[in-house]
Amino acid sequence: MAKSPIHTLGQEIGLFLEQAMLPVFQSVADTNGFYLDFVGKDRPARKGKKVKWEDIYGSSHDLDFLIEKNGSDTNMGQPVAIIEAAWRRYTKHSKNKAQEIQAAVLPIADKYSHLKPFLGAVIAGDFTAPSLKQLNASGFNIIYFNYANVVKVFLKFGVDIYFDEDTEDDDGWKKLEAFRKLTSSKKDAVTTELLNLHEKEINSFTSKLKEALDRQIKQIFISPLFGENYSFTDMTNAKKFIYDYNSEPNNEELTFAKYQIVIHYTNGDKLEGSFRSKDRAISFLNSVLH
DNA sequence: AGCTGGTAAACTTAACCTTG
DNA sequence: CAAGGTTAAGTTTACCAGCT
Repeated sequence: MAKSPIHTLGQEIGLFLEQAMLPVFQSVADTNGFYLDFVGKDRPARKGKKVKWEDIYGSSHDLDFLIEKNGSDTNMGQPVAIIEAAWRRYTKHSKNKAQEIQAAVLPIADKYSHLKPFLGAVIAGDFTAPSLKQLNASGFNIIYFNYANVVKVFLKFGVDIYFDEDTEDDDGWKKLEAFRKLTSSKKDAVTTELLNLHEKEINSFTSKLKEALDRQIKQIFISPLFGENYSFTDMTNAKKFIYDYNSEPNNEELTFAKYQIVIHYTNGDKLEGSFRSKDRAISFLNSVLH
């Protein structure tokens, strides 16, 4: 495939939006006493420019924004918020991207489930409702800059970035050139305008982020469970056991099974775990941020 | 310092599937 | 059956690690 100006333009718009969001997340991290890491940042604590984290299956993924507790330029902290940014020009690619984000972020969140990290996605371009819903339903908070608004704001500052599948390369090169010629002060103006246009969305996103960063433990439930384990090889007998089981308290001597622990946070987050030994239960409680 | 191979992200293209 | 959404496969770019 020959070099496509439209392809490049899409990438650069994506990059621009990422940079537009940076100060927003930086100020939330700063005011709440957390450390923000992002792609491109020079940080001695890790190698290179990428924010690379390993997931629960041992695969690694590059992330866009990551907020850490106890992190610094020289020390890696604990991941408490993961935020991805993505641009897609056409709805037909949006489902795909939503799934990519899930596939990268959720397994990392699983690895750090004891921290219950905040999940966010800054989505821009054309996304279908099912794509957004899918992200939402799997725990992501979303900011969505739709294509029309992005085009509108750039146009207001003299650059027409509109393109589609019929845009000729000649035309595309001109658009790319015009986009690249934007002075940094004009870029700042575009950013401000775009953020204003989506002010409500951004405010509700950042306030949820703040709540998550500031959350306190509200209650810790511990249920020690007693009883035997029963095993079955077929469904019929398994169901029969439940029908026939006497759930009334009885005098039968019961052996200890496990601790069931549920932690409720002030922002509605919930953390659960079950542990067979005292040590495991205690180390779980130690690993939880409080 | 430059080469090479590997991994991942961003994006395009095209075929396939659903729906009105 | 046309339009639009979903899925699969392929290209380009960037970065990194190991080697020379």
